[in-house]
Amino acid sequence: MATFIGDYTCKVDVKGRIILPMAFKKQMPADARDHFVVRKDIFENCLVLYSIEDWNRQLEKIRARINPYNREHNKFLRNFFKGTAELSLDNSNRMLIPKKLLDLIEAKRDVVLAGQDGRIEIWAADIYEKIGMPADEFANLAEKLMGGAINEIEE
Amino acid sequence: MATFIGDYTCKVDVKGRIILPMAFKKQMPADARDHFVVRKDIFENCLVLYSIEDWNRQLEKIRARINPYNREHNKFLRNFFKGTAELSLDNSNRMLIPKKLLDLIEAKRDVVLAGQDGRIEIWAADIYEKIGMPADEFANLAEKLMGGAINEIEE
DNA sequence: CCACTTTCCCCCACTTTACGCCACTTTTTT
DNA sequence: AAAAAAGTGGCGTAAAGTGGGGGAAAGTGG
Repeated sequence: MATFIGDYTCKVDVKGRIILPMAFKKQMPADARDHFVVRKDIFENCLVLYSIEDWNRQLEKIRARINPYNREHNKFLRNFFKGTAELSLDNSNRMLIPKKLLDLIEAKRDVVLAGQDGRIEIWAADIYEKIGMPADEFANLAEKLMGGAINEIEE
Repeated sequence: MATFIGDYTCKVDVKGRIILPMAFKKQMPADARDHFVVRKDIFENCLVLYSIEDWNRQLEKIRARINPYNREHNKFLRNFFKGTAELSLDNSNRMLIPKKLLDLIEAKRDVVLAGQDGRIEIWAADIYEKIGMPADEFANLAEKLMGGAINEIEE
């Protein structure tokens, strides 16, 4: 499984294509470097780009917990898939992002592709500059989620 | 099994035919690309298009839980099969949707074919634009169904 | 049951649109 | 300075859309 590290400012061209930074491509296994799924993030005003591997992993998790014959689960599934798109890199290493997804995150020209473990977030560049938490708030959250004695973590 | 990703606006022609977007066809195994079952969705005002593979899988699930000699089960079965139709793609990659199913979902000219895991939903385009949950409501539902600490998920 | 009529569906041809390919330029990295 | 990466833009074809014709299927009546 890929791990994406780093954030990169990129341009959206007039046809809605973005070049995938080579650094990200190099962080992927050789046989799975040009196939992605993109969708709107659940919590934030950005897109999430999944490698097809990670997408399939997310899908397995969802299939394990979601029953389409349950009304509420059905609704979750529909909203999860709404506005997804499957992407491939072209020979110039670009991917064509559906205009309606770019519009959803108010991206016009400059975007940031931000690695986040197994996925890449795509932000309008101006919005990305504003998103950080205050340092002390993040420190508290980090301790809450990851703090505790080392044995607790490895259990 | 196919996984359908992406949503596409398509036209219904005067004979009730819809072109299956090539992206969906490419998401299917080569030997099962032109055979579908369509029926009205259980919960929402849309149609569901099953690949024949996925239809058979749903049928197995149903056979495992539904006993036609039980009156209530019998009623479920009759309603589940009511208004189903088997479809094939023609040489122009179109499928003929029964007019009464198009009428059921108030589809006239513009429809959306929305991939959702193993199935494709067909919506009147104007209705599809209105179905999304507000972002925070969907975030809450996602957290409710898929959230929790990491150990809960992996259990 | 069969012949005839009507309807509808599949095939095919043509047009329009959009997307992938490719070449070239500029910028960044080595 | 050279190589690699990012950016730009035009062309050709795949895909989507449109529409008509002929024959298969459905319907009707004797």
